[in-house]
Amino acid sequence: MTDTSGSSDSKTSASGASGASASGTVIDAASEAEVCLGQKRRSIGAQRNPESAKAILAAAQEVLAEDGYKGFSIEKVARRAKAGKPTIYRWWPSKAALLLDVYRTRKQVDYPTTGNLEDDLVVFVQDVFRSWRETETGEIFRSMIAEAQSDEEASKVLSDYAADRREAFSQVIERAKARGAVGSDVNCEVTADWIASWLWVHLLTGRHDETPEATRAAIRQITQGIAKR
Amino acid sequence: MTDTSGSSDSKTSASGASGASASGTVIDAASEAEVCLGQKRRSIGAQRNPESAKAILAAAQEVLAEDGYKGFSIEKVARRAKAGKPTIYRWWPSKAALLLDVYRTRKQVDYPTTGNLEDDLVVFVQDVFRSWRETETGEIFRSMIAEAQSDEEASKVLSDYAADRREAFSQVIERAKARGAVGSDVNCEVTADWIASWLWVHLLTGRHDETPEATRAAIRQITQGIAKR
DNA sequence: ATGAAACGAAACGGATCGTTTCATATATTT
DNA sequence: AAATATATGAAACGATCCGTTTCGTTTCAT
Repeated sequence: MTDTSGSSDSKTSASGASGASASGTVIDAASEAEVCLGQKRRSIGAQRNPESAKAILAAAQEVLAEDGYKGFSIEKVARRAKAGKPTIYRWWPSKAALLLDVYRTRKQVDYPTTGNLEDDLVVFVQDVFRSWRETETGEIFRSMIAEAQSDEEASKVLSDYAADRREAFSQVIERAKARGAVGSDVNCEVTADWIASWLWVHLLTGRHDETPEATRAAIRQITQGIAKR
Repeated sequence: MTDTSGSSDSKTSASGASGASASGTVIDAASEAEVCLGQKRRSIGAQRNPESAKAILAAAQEVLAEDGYKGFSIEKVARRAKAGKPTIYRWWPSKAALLLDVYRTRKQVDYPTTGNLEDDLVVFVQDVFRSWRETETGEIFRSMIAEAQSDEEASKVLSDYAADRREAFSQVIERAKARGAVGSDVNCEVTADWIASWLWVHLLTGRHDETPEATRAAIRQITQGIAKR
C-alpha cells in the first residue's frame, strides 16, 4: 500500500497537454500531438479524455522517479493512475513512447549569459549536475539512454534531443565568438559536440558529484583551447 | 529452425578461460575467477566443466552479435550452446553477469605511436569506429551501456572499463607532453576524459560513420587546444 | 432519454528470467 | 571392474511483464 492517493494534482502536468481548462470534448489536434508520440494509434478520430492521459503521465513520472528504470512497468503506472492498461495503450503505442513523453516533460535548464564563456559554462554544467542529483531528471535520461539501445524510436528521439542540446551549446559559443572571445576560425558546433558528449558521459557513469573545481578545470581546457590568441 | 548447428567451434573462444588444453578436472581458481564474475554462486567448492562455460560464452557472443541486445536471452544462449539453463546459472549469477563476460572477451585496440599526437588520435578513433561497424564490439558495448543503467554491477564494471580507457588515453597524451608537443601545464587526464566521452557518445548515438575529415576537425580542436604555444 | 464512445477491471497469450526437479552420463573412488 | 558421487541437459515451474482482447459501466453530446 504505497499508493499515495491524491497525488495526481496539478503539480506535475507541466508541458504535456497544457492545462487549457479541459472542458471541451473535441481535443485540439495540436495538444494531442504534443502529448502522444505514437503514430500507430488504432482509433484515430476518436475523442478521448485528456485527464486520463495527464494522470497517466504524472503517474509515470512518479513511478520512474521512485522505482527507477528497472522498476518501471506499464502495470505499475496503470495501478498508480487508477487507469486501465488499454487506456495507456490508447494514448501511447508502447512503453518506450510513454517514457519518451515523460522525458519530454522535463524542466529545461536555461543558459546563463554573464559575458564570460568559461563562467557561463561552469555555472550551467554545475546546474545540470544539481538537477540530476536533486530531481528525477537524471533517472529519466538514464532510462532513455537504456531504451534507446534497443528501441529505434527512442533512439531517434534521443538523437534529436542531443542535436538540440548541441545546437544550444553551439549558439552560446557562437555568441562568445561574436564578442571576440573565441577564435574566428573555431567551429562552434564541434566544440558544442565535445561539451555535450562530456555531459552525457558524466550522466551515464554517475559522475554528477564532481566538484566545481574539477568542472572548471575541464571546461577551462576547452575554453582556453578555442580562445582567441 | 534457425538452429545453425555446428557453429560453436573454436573461432570465438578468445580470452575468457584461456585455452590451456583443458584436460584436467580440477579447475585452477584463477582461470575460474577470470571467467565468472558472480560472487553469489551456490555450490562453491564444486568442480565444474570449463568446456561448458566456454561454449556458453561463445554462444552468448554469437547471439548478441546476431540478435542484438533486445534479442539476447538466456534461453537462446542455452539452445545455441546445447547447454541447460541451470548450467549457465551455475557459472554466472545473472544475465547481466554473462553480458559482462562477453564484453570482457572483446578485442583490445592498440594505440598507434607515430610521434604526431593528432595523427595518432585520428587513426585510433577511426579504428575504433571501424571495429564498431565491422564487428560485434559496438553492439556489445551498447548492451553494456543499457544494462549499466539498471544493473549496479554492470555499472561498476563499465565505469572501471571507462577509467581504464581514460588512463590509456592519458598516457598517450602524457608521452606527447614528454616530447614537448603538449603544454607542460596541461592536465592529461582531463584531456583523456574529453576524448573518451566524445567516443562513448559517438557509440551510443550511432555516429560511427563519421568521415575522417570530421574526425580530424574534432580531434584538431583538442590537440590545438592543449598544444604548447 | 438515447446512443456512441471511452473508461476501469480483469483476463489472456506470449515471452523471459531465475529456480527446481529428475533422469542420465561421466568421472572419481574403492 | 563395480559403486558412488557429481555435473549435466531437458523439462517444467512460478513469477513478472508486455501488449491485446473482452466486458460491463460511466460519461457526455445530441
